[in-house]
Amino acid sequence: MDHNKRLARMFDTLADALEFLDENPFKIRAYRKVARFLENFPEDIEEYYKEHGYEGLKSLPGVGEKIAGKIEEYLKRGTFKKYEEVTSKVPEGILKLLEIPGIGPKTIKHAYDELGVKNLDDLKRVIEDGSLAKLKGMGPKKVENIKKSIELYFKMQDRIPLGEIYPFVENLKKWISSFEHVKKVEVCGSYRRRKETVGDIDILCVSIHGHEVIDKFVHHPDVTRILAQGETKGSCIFNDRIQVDLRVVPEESFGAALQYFTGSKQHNVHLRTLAKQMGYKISEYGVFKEGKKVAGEKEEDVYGILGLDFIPPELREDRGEIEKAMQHELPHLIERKDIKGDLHVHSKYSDGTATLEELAKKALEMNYEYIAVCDHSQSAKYAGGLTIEKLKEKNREIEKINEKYGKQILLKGAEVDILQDGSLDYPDEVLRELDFVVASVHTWSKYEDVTPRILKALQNPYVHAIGHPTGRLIGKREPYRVDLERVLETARKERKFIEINSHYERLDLNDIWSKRAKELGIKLTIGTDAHQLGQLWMMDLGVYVSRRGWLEKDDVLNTLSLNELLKILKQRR
DNA sequence: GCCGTTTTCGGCCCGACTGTTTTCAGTCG
Repeated sequence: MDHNKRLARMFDTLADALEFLDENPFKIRAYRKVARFLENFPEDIEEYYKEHGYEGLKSLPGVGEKIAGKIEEYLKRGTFKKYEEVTSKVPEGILKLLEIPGIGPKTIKHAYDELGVKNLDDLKRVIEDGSLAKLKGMGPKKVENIKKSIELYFKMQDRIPLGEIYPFVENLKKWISSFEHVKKVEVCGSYRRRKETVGDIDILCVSIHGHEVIDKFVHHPDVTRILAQGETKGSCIFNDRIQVDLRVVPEESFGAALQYFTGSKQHNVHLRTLAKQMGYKISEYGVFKEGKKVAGEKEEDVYGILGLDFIPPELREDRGEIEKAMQHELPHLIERKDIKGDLHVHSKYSDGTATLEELAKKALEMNYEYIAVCDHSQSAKYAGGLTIEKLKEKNREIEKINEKYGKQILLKGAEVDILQDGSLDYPDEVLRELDFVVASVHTWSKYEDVTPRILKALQNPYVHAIGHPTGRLIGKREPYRVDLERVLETARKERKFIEINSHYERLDLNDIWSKRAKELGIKLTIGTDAHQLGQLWMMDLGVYVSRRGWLEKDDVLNTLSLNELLKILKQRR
């Protein structure tokens, strides 16, 4: 874990502990705010501190004298006094309990003071022996809910990758749209913002028969637990796995509700604060001035009335989008229809399942101008990597297919391994014959810093791009050790491209680093890393990452037509 | 603890649902 993440965790834990100790909630919020900021900060905080010092820290949003001091102290001695002081006052097990949604600090404090509950086992014990239910303000139902919250927490610990939940959500949306009394349906929340993982699903619909709609919703056959059921909101767990909330609103406030429930939370807090300064009040029912409703039916108007341009959902993370919308300087985000082809697809030659012929056909079906078939190289034994002979055979087949279709629909490519010493898995004279070369690290040891390997690969004249630059698998595998800032710096100098691998488990680069790459003037490629025809749709996910990374059409290589692409690929050698 | 074309002090987003409280506290998003 890097410094930014570790510090963010520490501030979060500090906030949890202070909540338990019943401290000033605004102070707690200040710590949470800086934790969120650190998570999203693309620079290494240590590097930043070395360059800009204490004053630099203080200039960061949400960082004042005290927090700057704490960060400085952490960088010098690996921890800070306030953190040690406060967390030592709270039993270890309590901090764990605070992480469970559905049980808040007040309840835990109560159980701690009255029953001596210090950890999960204690809590389970007082639930079973009935002593928790006897406390003031508690009752059988509350205790039952706490019990279920604990069970659920361990079942649903992980957020679900967006690409994994996509089909389920789209089907659910269709089902709700089919209800008799439902007019509009839109999925909100992190799903609409296309975050790489979703924790739960928020759906919004228009109806004047809230009770019936919610009742039907919570009785979906896949619902395994109902958390709440009212006139305007229903909340349930599907398949013991994912929480889905459905909210019913009247048509005249649909836009305001859509804005509100899309989030993110930080974006909305920022927006509401701004509105308040201008004399407006925003709620999920509309925008109000002096008690009179002035907007609400259309989402655009919520922004418009404050003088802001419409902010696409993918940008709503409070990373400067509100300021840009105010200055009418939002980027014109890339769209799915701008994509002219896929630059990272595997075929049957290595570990994919599709034949070249099938890929060519599918490309035409998808209105692509090209697909770069990038199979693994010879060292990648586990993935059926191609020997030089086999690669040449494959290249000949591609030529034949292209001839048959009368256009260069398939590009000769390779995903060439970056070996232990940073050399490549094919000699230059082989790479030279290829239209598109993406170089990737596939094997590394836990403690190895792979940065030198990647920097060396970037210096090879025949490499076009670096594939899945961090090697992470969402929720499954941490990234390898790599200094991305140096990788990007070198890529810029060598005029190379960096891949946004849009396989649903990878999304690598992620949104934050894609934005950073753009700032450095680097073009990105989007490749699905599809191993089957049925995975080529994941291009959608790559476009979502790009949009979240503020990318415009010109920032992405595969928005170019075939001729433009081939020209630039040759130039960059 | 942060922050300021209203403010260096006094604010800090707003509302729904649940359960046990007969008027509201806790939790969530």
